[in-house]
Amino acid sequence: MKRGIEHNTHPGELLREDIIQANGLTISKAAELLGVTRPTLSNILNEKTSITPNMALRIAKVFGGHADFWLRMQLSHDLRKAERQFNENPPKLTGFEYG
Amino acid sequence: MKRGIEHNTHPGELLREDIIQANGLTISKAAELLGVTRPTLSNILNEKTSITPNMALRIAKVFGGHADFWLRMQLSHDLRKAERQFNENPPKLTGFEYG
DNA sequence: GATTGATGTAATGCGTAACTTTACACCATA
DNA sequence: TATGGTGTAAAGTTACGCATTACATCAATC
Repeated sequence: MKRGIEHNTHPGELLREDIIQANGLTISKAAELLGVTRPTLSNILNEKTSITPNMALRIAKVFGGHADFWLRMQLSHDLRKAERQFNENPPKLTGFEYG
Repeated sequence: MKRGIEHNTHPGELLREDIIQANGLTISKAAELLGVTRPTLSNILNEKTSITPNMALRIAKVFGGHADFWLRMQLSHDLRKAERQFNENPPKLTGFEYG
């Protein structure tokens, strides 16, 4: 059962398609507008790095929308990644007994 | 106008009151259950450090609930912090013109 | 009053990650 | 062939989470 935002598309992909491409911008131009370098934006678009709070604010400032949206989307990916690592190398946790 | 989760209490405070205190645990004991050191948990409870995805998974595993919850709460704080820094030292961003 | 347990916190070291700068390679197109 | 857009790699900076160790405080108990 899915709750909340459950895209399987990563934030970078959405940023590329729905913002940059949809507005007829090049990545170079978008990076300039966002005030970051081209490699920095490129890495985000190709999911090499994450959308940070600062970057989310830049996106919202330049293109509109809520910084929240991008951060929640990134969060979803971060959590999934952490879950994989958690399961690959599970810490020995003694479950707490309630009551 | 507030949207979504808008606690003014930070995640550490909630963790302390609703999980640790509510279950009659000491911080030392809770840290042991979570598999982290006491300073690490103490720093989170006193908002010196953040709840990471890994930590959120530990909390959910040991005490139940959704890791999501803690991460969204932390996200809210991270965003607020970034907004303050953004306003203190605003990057010169040329707003993009739509249409 | 002294001891013990719980807590906050500071210092150090380690690992990781984002970002800039610079540079290189590939590709399409003019 | 030259140009512009793109991906990406290396090196340096900065920041942060975490463990380890250590120290100080405070309350409760002996």
